[in-house]
Amino acid sequence: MSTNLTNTEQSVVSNTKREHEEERKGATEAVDVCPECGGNLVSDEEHAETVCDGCGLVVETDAIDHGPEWRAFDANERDSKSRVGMPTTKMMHDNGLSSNIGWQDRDAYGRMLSPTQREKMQRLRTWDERFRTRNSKERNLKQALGEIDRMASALGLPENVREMASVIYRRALKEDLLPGRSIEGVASASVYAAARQAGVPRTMDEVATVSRIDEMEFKRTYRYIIRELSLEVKPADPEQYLNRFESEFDLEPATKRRAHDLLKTAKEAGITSGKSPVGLAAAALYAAALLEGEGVTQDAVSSVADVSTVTIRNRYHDLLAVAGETDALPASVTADEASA
DNA sequence: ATGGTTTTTACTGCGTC
DNA sequence: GACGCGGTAAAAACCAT
Repeated sequence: MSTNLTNTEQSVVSNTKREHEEERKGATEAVDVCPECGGNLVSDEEHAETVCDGCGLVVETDAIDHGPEWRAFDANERDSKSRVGMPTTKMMHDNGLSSNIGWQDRDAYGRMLSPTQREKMQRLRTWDERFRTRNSKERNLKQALGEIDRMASALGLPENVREMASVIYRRALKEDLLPGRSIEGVASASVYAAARQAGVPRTMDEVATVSRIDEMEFKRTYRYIIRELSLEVKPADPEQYLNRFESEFDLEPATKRRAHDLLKTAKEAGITSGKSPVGLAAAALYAAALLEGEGVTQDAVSSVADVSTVTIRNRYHDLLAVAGETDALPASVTADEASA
C-alpha cells in the first residue's frame, strides 16, 4: 500500500485513478479522538461507520458514498456507463416500438417465399430475436444497477456491497429469473442479500422502506432469488446489529462490553439458533443496560431495533439465565420455575 | 397445503413516581 | 394517572416438509 505518499498526493492519485478502489479498501486513517476513551477514531469503510479503535464507540453511521455506482475498467466502459441527464429510472422501455419479423413465410403480397428466401428469413428471425432479448436485458440491467445504487446509498452501504448486489442481480438476469418479477423487487433482494453476505446486515424493514415495492413482494422475491440461485446466506450475526443499536444510546463502554459478552455466552450455550438475530441483539443491549444500571427502557430498545417488547423480554430472560445472572431476573420468573 | 416454531398484537395486573 | 415492566393468549409470520 502507498504508505510513503502524503495525504494530498494520495487524494490526487485516487482522483485520477478512481478505478483502483481495491488499493484503498480497508485502509483506515485516523481522523479524530474518541470523546469516550481518548482512543483514535477510525473510519471503517467496510461497515460505512466511524468507530473508535479503543472502546468500539460508533461515532457516525451511514457514511455517504459520493462516488458513482458503476465501475469502469477502461475508457470504453467509462463512456458507456457514464450517464448524464435523464436518470435511468425514467428510462423508457420500447414496448411496441421495436419491429418484429413475422412467422409466416409469405411476402407482402401473400405469396409463398422461395426456399432460399425462406431460409434467409429464418436466419434473420434468429438474429432478430437474439438482438432484441440482448438489448432488453441490457436496458433492464442498466435500470437495475441504478436502483441498486440508490438503495445502497440510502442504506449507507459501502461499495463492495453494491458490487455484490449487482453480481447477484446479473446472475438472476442470466438465469431468466426476471420475467414475472419487478426489476425493483429483484434489485431490492440483491441488495439485501449482498448486505447480509458482506456482514453489514440491514433489516428487511430497512430495505423495504427505501425500496419502491411492497414489502410482501420484496420478501417473496428475496426467497425466490435465494432459492433459485442457491445463494447461501448465513444467518446474520447478532453482534452486527448490536453495534448499530448501541450507537443510538449513551452507553458506558462497560455496558457495551457486557452486551457483547452476553451474546457470546448465549452463542456458546446454543440458545441463539432459530431466534431472530435482531431480537437477540436488542435483548443483549437491554439486559446489559439493566445489569449496569443504565436507564434504558424496553420501549426505547424496541423502537430502535424494530422488535416487540415481548420478544426483548423473552430473549433477555434467556440471556441472563445462560449468563448465570439470575439475580437480575424478575422474582416471578424464578418463583415459577421453583413451583414447576 | 400443512404443521411446528417464533414473533407480534392486544390486553391485563402490578408497582412506582 | 402515567409509565415501565411482566405475563398470557391468540393471531400472524416464517420455514421446512
